[in-house]
Amino acid sequence: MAREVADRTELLPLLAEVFRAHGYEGATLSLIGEATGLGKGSLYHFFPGGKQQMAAEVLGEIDNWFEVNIFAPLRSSDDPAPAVAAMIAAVDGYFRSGHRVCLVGVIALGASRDMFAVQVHGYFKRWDDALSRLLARSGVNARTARQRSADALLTIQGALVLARALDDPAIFRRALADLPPRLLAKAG
Amino acid sequence: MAREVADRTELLPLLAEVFRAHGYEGATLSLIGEATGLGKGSLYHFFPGGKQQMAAEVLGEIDNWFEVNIFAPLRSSDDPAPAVAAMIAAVDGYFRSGHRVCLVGVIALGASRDMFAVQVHGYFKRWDDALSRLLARSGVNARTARQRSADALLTIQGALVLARALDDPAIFRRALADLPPRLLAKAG
DNA sequence: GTCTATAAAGCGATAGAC
DNA sequence: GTCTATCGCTTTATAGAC
Repeated sequence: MAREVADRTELLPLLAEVFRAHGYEGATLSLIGEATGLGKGSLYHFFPGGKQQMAAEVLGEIDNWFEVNIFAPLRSSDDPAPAVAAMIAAVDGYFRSGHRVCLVGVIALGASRDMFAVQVHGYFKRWDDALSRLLARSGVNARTARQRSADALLTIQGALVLARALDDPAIFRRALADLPPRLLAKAG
Repeated sequence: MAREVADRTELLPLLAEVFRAHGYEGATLSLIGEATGLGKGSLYHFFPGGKQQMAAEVLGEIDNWFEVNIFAPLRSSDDPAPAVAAMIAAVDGYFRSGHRVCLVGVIALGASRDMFAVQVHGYFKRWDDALSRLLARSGVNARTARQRSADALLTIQGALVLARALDDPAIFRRALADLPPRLLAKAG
């Protein structure tokens, strides 16, 4: 019950973990209050829009992290091998090697998808664009580049699902390790 | 509000769609009542254990469908190419070519995972066992067979997530089409 | 900025008439 | 077997003291 945070900068990551663990529907204000050490009064002071605003800002921060740490580096690179390796390393770090789940994926599967459709769509679309264009710049034809990019994104999401379902994070690491050769293959 | 069903045989598929669309937490008895045309009294007559029993029986029926239509055929085949093709066709049909989501995956990602951990684990484990052993029987070494099987399962789950996130079911069909060559490749 | 108290609605579940 | 009414609790959200 002790006060854990001073401002929303420290608040959003705590909210993110609650949404990740319980989904949008399952993340109650009581759980959020426990995780932050804040009462409802304080929470509504920071987020007058309530739970929906909390989730929207959490998604915004996640989007921003990926933009800076993953999408932008992919866009500014012309050498696919190190760029893909850096992406994989960043993804592995972000998802704690399979111990952490993807909130965007969780929301995409749930009933709150419609509420956050724009953010969910944008997250995957910009990732897909950045990755497929990098591959295209390296000489892969556009259609193959698109296909390989979608394969990478869906592999990451599916590995998180399967790792959690079987309670075996190693599945995630193995899936990530498989990606670079598939993305960088000569034929295709 | 009209009565839609006569017994639980017709009831479970309706419940399944509600759980698929809203997740365990989001599937309220009101929604279930609307979908089935039944009042709470009738629902508790069929399922004295309430919502948890409803979800458990839905998972049981899903498990049974996959056991009969996918796992058993994989186990009883010694020719991997047609067996894999049949599995892909069955999966495509079951998930309505990407328009339908996987309830087991939805639950695996949510907070109700712990409640249904045994069913969730068993579903993926028996699929993985049946598929990897088929590949092993065809001459692929055990380790590679395991890896390819996990790749297939995670690709299906990830494709469902990405197809829903981008609102593009074609992603699912393309991902399925990619699987047979990857499962049946000679090298490895 | 944080709290408690509370409103209004919805939740899962139960009781009992028919 | 189905219904309505209702219980007890939790939910999101608000009001107002400090």
